[in-house]
Amino acid sequence: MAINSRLLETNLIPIKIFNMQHTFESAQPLTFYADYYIRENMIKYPSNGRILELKHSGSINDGSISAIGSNTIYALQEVKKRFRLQDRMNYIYSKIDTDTFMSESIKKYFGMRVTMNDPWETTVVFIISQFNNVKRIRLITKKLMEHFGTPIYDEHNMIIGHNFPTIESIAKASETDIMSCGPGFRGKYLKSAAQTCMENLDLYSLNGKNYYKIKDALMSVHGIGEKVADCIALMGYGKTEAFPIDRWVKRVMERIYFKKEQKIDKIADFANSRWGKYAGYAQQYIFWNGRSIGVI
DNA sequence: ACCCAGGCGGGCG
DNA sequence: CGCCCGCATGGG
Repeated sequence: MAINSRLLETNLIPIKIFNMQHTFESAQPLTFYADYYIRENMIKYPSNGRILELKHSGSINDGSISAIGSNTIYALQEVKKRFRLQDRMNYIYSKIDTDTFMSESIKKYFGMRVTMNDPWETTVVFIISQFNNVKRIRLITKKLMEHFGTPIYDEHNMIIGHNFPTIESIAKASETDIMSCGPGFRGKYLKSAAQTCMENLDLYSLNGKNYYKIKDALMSVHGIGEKVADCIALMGYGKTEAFPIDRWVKRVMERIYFKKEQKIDKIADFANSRWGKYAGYAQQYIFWNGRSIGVI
């Protein structure tokens, strides 16, 4: 309590082992709709009806996040949840640092966190992500927000951004309007997923369920398969045992651990037994490092 | 011009 | 089951 009130007064949230740039850039939901200012080491994004501006200062090992000009109490809980402040990074690193490739990946992207995001927002961005590239996922997501998200105003009544589109707004949108945002063949998945989430599946009732229940429920949605379901389980529900296998992860795993082509199921089993509850963290480092080095 | 991108559903054997 | 194919779109 004493600590909390001090934090509120100073508007500083301590965070150890955190690299904002790697966390932002590594193709997680924030990559697709936030803006990052490298010079200020500041991230800016809409959250729950307001624009949040968060600045990271200090060092990667021992720094702090401050919320600029916004509701401090709200920012405190948002940061705590979004960047998973409950994670003991040294402990997690000790669990996933199993070999030279993992050591190299952790060293290179030290402080990259797995983020915790809204389930619906996570669902949308990862439906868009399929057979797509990071730049275009971002382009499409931003267009959807401008088109379907309600505007956010500053104190002078100027529009300073848009909220993420609600489930309802996508469910009742016309196909033409959705397609004008450039999703291509994923447009039909977006709309039907939104309709399913209105009628048959309450995404928010899945909070607190176990990994398998969440994954099964997600995969019942047309347009969500294994990989996207795992991404949502990991980044939308915080299930760190989820191990999404996309083409990059598959290539790295085959190259580094199997030395030959391998089925997805075998790779998933291997990851589960090797990294267990923190396979999702391992995956994020494998994915991002593998992608950066072009899988050797 | 050609290739690729954080996959998926559908159809076939 | 497992396998293979098409899929919209934009950037390198």
